[in-house]
Amino acid sequence: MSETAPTISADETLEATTLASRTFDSIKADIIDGELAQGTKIVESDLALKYGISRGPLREAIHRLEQIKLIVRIPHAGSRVITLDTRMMEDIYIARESLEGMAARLAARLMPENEIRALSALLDQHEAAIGETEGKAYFQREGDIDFHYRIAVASKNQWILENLNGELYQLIRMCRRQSGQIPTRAQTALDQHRQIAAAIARRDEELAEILMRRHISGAWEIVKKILEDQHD
Amino acid sequence: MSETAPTISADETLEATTLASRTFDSIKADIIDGELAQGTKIVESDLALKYGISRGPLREAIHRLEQIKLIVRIPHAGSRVITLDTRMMEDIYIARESLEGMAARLAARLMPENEIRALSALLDQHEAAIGETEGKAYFQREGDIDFHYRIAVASKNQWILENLNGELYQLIRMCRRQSGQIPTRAQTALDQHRQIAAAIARRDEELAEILMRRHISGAWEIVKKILEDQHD
DNA sequence: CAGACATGAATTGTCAACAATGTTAGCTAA
DNA sequence: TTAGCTAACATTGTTGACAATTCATGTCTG
Repeated sequence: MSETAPTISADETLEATTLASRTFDSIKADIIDGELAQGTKIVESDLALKYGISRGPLREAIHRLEQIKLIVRIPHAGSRVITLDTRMMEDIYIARESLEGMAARLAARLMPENEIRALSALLDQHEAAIGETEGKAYFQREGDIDFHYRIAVASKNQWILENLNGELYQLIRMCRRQSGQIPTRAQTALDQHRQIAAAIARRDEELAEILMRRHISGAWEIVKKILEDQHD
Repeated sequence: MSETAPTISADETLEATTLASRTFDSIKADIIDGELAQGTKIVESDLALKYGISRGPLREAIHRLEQIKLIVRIPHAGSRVITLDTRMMEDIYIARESLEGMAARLAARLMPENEIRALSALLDQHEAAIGETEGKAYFQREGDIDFHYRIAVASKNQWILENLNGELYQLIRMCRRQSGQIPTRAQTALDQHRQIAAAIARRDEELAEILMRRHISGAWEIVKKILEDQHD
């Protein structure tokens, strides 16, 4: 088992050295977990009390959340937790498709051989995990994240990496949460991951990009369908 | 002359209602114009004095600049103006290539006929401007921005639009500034713009994306060459 | 009864003082 | 002379009070 990858992180500064930073992480988690429901009005003094800090650092946390687009803010009027409608979710998935497609292309060009082997090993693990009981759904999701994370890293493009692991990653998590998750897709996703990994191993940039884009737009189609069913 | 497009803006809130917001705009401009040189150490109290405000709002402005990646900040240690090396610039251009390629694809799918005609008219203007004296270089740059801006808008993708006009746009401006600008590319760029517009008019998504990506990666190649010559 | 205006309460924006942290220069000792 | 420690300084992080703005309520007028 290759325990190289630190699961996710990159901005989940565990040992956050500043109050604002810690609070930012807390609120972010609360929003993504649905603790703070979408559309909730945010009152600075209330939240400051709740998190046991003063308004200064809390304000900084809110501003950062605004930049990550988890919160919308209107000057002098206050801020609310974002509300994800279908339209917004489509925008996010399309942006991710574009960026992660490019990441796959770059990975095919730049990923070192040993990392490619590690990627392949990771997929073997997933294969095994799927064989076992369905209860491993949680692990599978972690695995999916791991796969995409490694490719983003392999792109060696700082801007793309930061955006995928920062803003877009959080939003995608909210999208998934809202659609209640997809269990049946495990095998399909793994197959697609395999094909992408193969294209990268073959150094076929064009194919790696195309396959990644299909993979993500396919994921969106499913999420979209679930959402449509919910609303009928 | 179609005066529909407000040149740039989108986040250049002219009538910024808050001190922090205005200061944010000011500092941003100062950094891009080179008023605050790259790598400059930023001392909160000094800047607060310089801009005639207290540290509170200034701090907010700095945080926002950090999110836009115009400033790097180390907790408890202070912040500096970003320093763009070739590597970082390449990352930025590649990200832009990816996102704006996707925007062109979406524009080919979604742009209304009348906007397509307006786009064509805009290019006619540029044609005329190029015929005149070279002094119109400034206008040409504005025109280039206009063209790309309209396509980003036509993508109707909020996430892509915000990123292109926010973070990426500022950084690209700094890159261009650093390389001292390219005068000879005017006609080439216009030709490419024409081809892209034609692909969009034909609703050829695939081609629109490919041409836009070539257009941007071509721009990067030139900037890159200039930078390499500078350092030898 | 409807709509506009004024008033006050609630909330955000700004400020200046205080606490905590990082940095640097000078001193001591090996 | 230099490595390591110490203490003073500079700078950032945090706080609570104050000012400005918005929003809601209720009253008054047509």
